[in-house]
Amino acid sequence: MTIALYNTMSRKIEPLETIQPGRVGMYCCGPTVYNFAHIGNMRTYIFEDILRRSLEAAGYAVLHVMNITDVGHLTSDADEGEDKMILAMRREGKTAHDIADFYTDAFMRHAQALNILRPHECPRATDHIGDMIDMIRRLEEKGLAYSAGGNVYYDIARFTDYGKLAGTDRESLRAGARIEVDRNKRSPHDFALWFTQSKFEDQEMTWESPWGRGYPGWHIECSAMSMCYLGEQFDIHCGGIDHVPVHHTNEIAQSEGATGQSPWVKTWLHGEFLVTDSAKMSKSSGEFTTIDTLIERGYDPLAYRYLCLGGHYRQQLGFSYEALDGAANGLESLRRIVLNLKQKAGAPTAPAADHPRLREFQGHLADDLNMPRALATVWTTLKEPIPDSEKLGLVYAFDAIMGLDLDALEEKERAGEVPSEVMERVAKRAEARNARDWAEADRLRDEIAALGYTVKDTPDGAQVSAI
RNA sequence: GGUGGCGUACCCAAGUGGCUAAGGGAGAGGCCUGCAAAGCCUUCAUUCGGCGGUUCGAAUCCGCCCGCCACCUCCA
Repeated sequence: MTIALYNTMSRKIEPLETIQPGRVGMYCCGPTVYNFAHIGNMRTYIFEDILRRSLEAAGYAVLHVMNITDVGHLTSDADEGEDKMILAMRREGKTAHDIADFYTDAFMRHAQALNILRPHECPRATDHIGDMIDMIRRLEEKGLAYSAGGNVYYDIARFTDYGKLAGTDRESLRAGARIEVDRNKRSPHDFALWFTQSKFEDQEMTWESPWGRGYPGWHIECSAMSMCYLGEQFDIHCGGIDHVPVHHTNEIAQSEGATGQSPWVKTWLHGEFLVTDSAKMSKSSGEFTTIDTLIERGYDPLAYRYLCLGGHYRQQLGFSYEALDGAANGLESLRRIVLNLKQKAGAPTAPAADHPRLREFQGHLADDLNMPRALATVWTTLKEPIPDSEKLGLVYAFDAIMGLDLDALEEKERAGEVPSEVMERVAKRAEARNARDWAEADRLRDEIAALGYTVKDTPDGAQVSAI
C-alpha cells in the first residue's frame, strides 16, 4: 500500500517516493535538554512514532534519527538573550553536562512511558561539534557565510530559495518586530553559525574552531547530524509546526547551501500543537504539564497517547483534563475488551494481509496518517460479529501501530496476589451471600473496598481486583 | 501591519460537494443482578458560529460578519 503524506514543502498530500526503494531515512527534531519536555512536545513525538510504525508496517526499513540538543539555543534568535543551558545551570546549580544528562534521561523515560519506539540513533549535539565546524567551513568556501563582530553568520541574500518551506519572501518578514536587530548582521534575518563573542558569564560550553573559541549557532546541529547519519539527501524530516518559519527554513539554507544539492529533504512533515483552553502550551511561558504531572494526577501515560490518537496530527488538539478523562475511560474500555477476548479466544489468529478490516485500517493511515479514522475502524471491528480469535488477531495488528501495549495486558490481580485479609472477607462474604444475608455481604464489601479492593460477583464466583 | 489556521452534540474529534454527519467519552432507558460491577441491547446533532451567494444538491465552494488561535523572537 502506498503511503501518502502531506508535504509542507509542496503543501500537498503526495505519495511517498523514497530515494532507495523500500528504505526510509527519517530525521526528527528532538528535544533541547535544558528542561522537561511537556505533553505538547510529546504529542509531536507520538505523531512521529505513529509515522514510523506505519512505515514499518507498510514494509519499509526505517532508519529513525533524532537529535538531542545539549548546547546552544539562546532565548532569542538575535545575538542576545541568554543561553537556555546556562540559565538552567544557574537555576539548578549544576554543570551543563549534568543538566543535559538529567533532562535527557527524563525525556527518554517519558517517551518510554508513552510507548514511543526509541529512535535508532539519538546523537547529541556536543558529540558532533566537529561536523558542524566542517559544514560552516563549506558554507564559507561557497561564500554563503561571513564573519562580523567575532561571529560567523549565514548570508541569506546569497541563497535564492530562502524561505521556500515557509512560503515567505524576505521582504515580507517583519524584521525586528519583536526583537532588536543584531547590528553585526548584513540582513536582519541572517543567522549565526558560530559564536566567539559570548556576552554571558560562565560560558563553560565552548570549543576551539577556525574562528576562535566559541560555540555553534542553534540550527546547525540538525543539518550536521542528519547528514552524518542519513546522507546529504534523505527522505523525511519531521518536527513541530513551529519549526517551519525559522529552524527548518534555516536548516534548508545551511544544508542545501553546503552541499549544493536540492532538495536536501524530500518530504517535510509537521505536527500541530496541543492547545489548552485558548493557548498553546509552551516552555517559555513557564507553567507547563509534563508526563510526570499526569502520573502524579493518577493517569496512565498511555491514556494521553490514546487522546493524541483521537486527533489528526495536522490539526490542533484541545487538551483538558475532561478530555483526558474521556481518553482514559476509552482506553480502559478497550483494555477490558481485549482482556475478555484473550480469556475467551485464547490464541489470536493473525489476520490475512488482505483482511478487509486490516486494509481499511491501513488505508486510513496511508491517507496522511488519519489515525482518528483508523481508531474508528478499531472500534467498529470490536463490535463486529466475527470469531474472537480473529478479532484478537486484528486488534494486535492494529496495536502494532497504535502502540497501546494491548498485547501485554495481563489480569493484574490474581487471587494469589490479593492479601489474605481481603481474601478472608471475600470468603465470609460468599457465605453471607449463600445465607442471603445481604446486609452482612454489603458490609464486607465495604470493608474490602476500604482495603483497596473491589469485588465483582460473577456466575463463577467473586472476582477481586485492586481499585 | 503581514501570513496561516480554527469554530461540528455536554467533552474530545473525523468528515472538505451527493446514500442515514465517523469513532470514543459522558448521559439516558432496558435486560441481567439480592444490590452493585461487568456484559449485552437501545438511545443520544433534520444539523455543522451567523448571514447571504454558487449549485439539481454544501458542514464541505465563494463573499461578508462574529468569535478564537497561531506564526512573523526562543518554542513540538
